[in-house]
Amino acid sequence: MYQIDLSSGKPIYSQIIEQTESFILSGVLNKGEKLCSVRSLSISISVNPNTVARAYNELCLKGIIVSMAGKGFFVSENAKEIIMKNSYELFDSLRQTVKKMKKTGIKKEEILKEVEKIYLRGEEND
Amino acid sequence: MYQIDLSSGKPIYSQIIEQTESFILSGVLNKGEKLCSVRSLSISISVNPNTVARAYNELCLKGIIVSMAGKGFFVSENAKEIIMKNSYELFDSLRQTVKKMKKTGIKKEEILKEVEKIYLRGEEND
DNA sequence: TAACTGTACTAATAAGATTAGTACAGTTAG
DNA sequence: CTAACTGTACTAATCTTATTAGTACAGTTA
Repeated sequence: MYQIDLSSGKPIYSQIIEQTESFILSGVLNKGEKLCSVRSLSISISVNPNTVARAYNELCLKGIIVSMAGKGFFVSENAKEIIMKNSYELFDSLRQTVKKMKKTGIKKEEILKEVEKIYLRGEEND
Repeated sequence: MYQIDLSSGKPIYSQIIEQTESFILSGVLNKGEKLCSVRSLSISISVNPNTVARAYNELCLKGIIVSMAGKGFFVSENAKEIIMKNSYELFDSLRQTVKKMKKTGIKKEEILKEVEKIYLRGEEND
């Protein structure tokens, strides 16, 4: 199922995230279905459990999967929608910009204020 | 003049950039005026010449200072405008990205969290 | 020519991100 | 209750990248 490419340059945990999302979008994994357990996946791709856990936790934070104590992780109800909304590029672009701003000495508060402002007002043209 | 704080966590070269820009904005350094030479500044703040050179080169690339062969670096004609514009462009890029994220339904809190994360890294005191 | 200017190049070091080792605590199911 | 599972906490090793230093060089000025 999962296919990790060590020589790709991409960190393993993010490969897991990407592939999981792709499985969900393509219907290999459907809402409510259980994911491989942290340990079983870690064994099957020869990696430390924490590496898988890191990937699952990020997916969990986004709301794409949910944790059921003692049973494992399951695809959430609106996983597909969340994945489509959370497009990687946007967050990446955000990070790049914010990093630059930090480097330039812009205070965190200035950025937070700007974000708040945008979310306050209704639709607007760019 | 220049005041480097080794324990600030911020790299020396970017402290030099920030302070130079601040000197220009506040009128301590005016258009056409000569900056400290790479070597003299490197000595006065006890740092390698290349560290100062790196800062000056970045400022040069932005067009904030200009190099005159054999004479040194000088504050450019429109240094102030460039400094202000640069920060304008960063904020603009931020706004564009955040607007898109809002449009795709990403929650404000997710963005704030992401910004916080970036500002957490390597910042004990500030 | 002597005293300056910035720069090239490599190596050392520091900082950060990623992964592993290992042990733990909770839940489930027989 | 126990055995077999689940995820997680914590620290350390590792790998990668960013930053700074050492040093020598080439050009310009006066």
